[in-house]
Amino acid sequence: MQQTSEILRELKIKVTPQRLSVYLAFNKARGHLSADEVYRAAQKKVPAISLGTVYSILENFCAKGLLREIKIDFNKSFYEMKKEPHHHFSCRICNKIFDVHMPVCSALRTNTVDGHIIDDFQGYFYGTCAGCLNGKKKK
Amino acid sequence: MQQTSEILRELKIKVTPQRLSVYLAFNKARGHLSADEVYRAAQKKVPAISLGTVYSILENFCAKGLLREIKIDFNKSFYEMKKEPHHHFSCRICNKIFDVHMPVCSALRTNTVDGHIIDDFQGYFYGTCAGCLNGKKKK
DNA sequence: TTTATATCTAGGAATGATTATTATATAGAA
DNA sequence: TTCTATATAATAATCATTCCTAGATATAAA
Ligand SMILES: [Mn+2]
Ligand SMILES: [Mn+2]
Ligand SMILES: [Zn+2]
Ligand SMILES: [Zn+2]
Repeated sequence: MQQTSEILRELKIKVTPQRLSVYLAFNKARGHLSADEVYRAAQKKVPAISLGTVYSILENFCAKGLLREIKIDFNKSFYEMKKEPHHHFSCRICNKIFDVHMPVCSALRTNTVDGHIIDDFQGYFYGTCAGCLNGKKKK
Repeated sequence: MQQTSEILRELKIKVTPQRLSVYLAFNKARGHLSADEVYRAAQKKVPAISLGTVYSILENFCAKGLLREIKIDFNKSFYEMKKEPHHHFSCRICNKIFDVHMPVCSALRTNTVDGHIIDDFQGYFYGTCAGCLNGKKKK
């Protein structure tokens, strides 16, 4: 898509088919994707794309502020389109990740604490998700 | 130490020299230790201890509520003696981890959100620590 | 349009923290 | 002291992520 190229160019990101396919994967999924999930989605547009390239693109997009890395899962990273700051919830049963609809309290938006300068904050909740509470099967 | 054995027994943790050495490593260091740091500290008391055993003990201590796992660093876990809930700060320059002396706001202590049941919360800040701001050398 | 070049990519190897396996040792109960 | 469930040591396996490099290509300049 032409407009997607524009978005990347505005961020000084060199436009390549691989990068477009990664961007579109997030645009379509709208959730939290692992590197492997991005890889599989991108392959539909660019079959020859390599996983190493996906990692490289994810790193680049995060550096440019397009994506945000989430380390709530103890085994691997997830990525999402950067939007308003919000916390995340990880279900110990089904391992799904949810956005938490709770205002991020102002104290967390401070940019300094104990003399340290803060440039990012991540809030992670762990427990049992609503779906699993209702007896739904493990994914 | 006899009293350390008592603490473990009360938690139904079988007392072994390896477990005592791991417990004492945290008792002495009082900070946030990686598995490898625990391993090296424990070796001073039990030279033949294996890294696998350290991981096994860390998992056991966490399950019994003695330790808490911290995944603020993107590469490896850290562990600390469980105490009052608090946030953590990770310096992008020196990679040190600091406790954050800021009250954990009450909204974060809720035990349910969006229909999910919460049993744990982790708050991670990232940025530049006070020491690095003052021009101290990278560790 | 052609050219130049800085950057990107594919493929494969390497890394490193963590987990799994299994034979042996042992803490704690009887 | 004997018994047995559990812990340990040593080692191999896992697996997400990073590193490496030769060749490809997007973009800016000519
Ligand atoms: Mn999110
Ligand atoms: Mn702490
Ligand atoms: Zn769930
Ligand atoms: Zn620092």
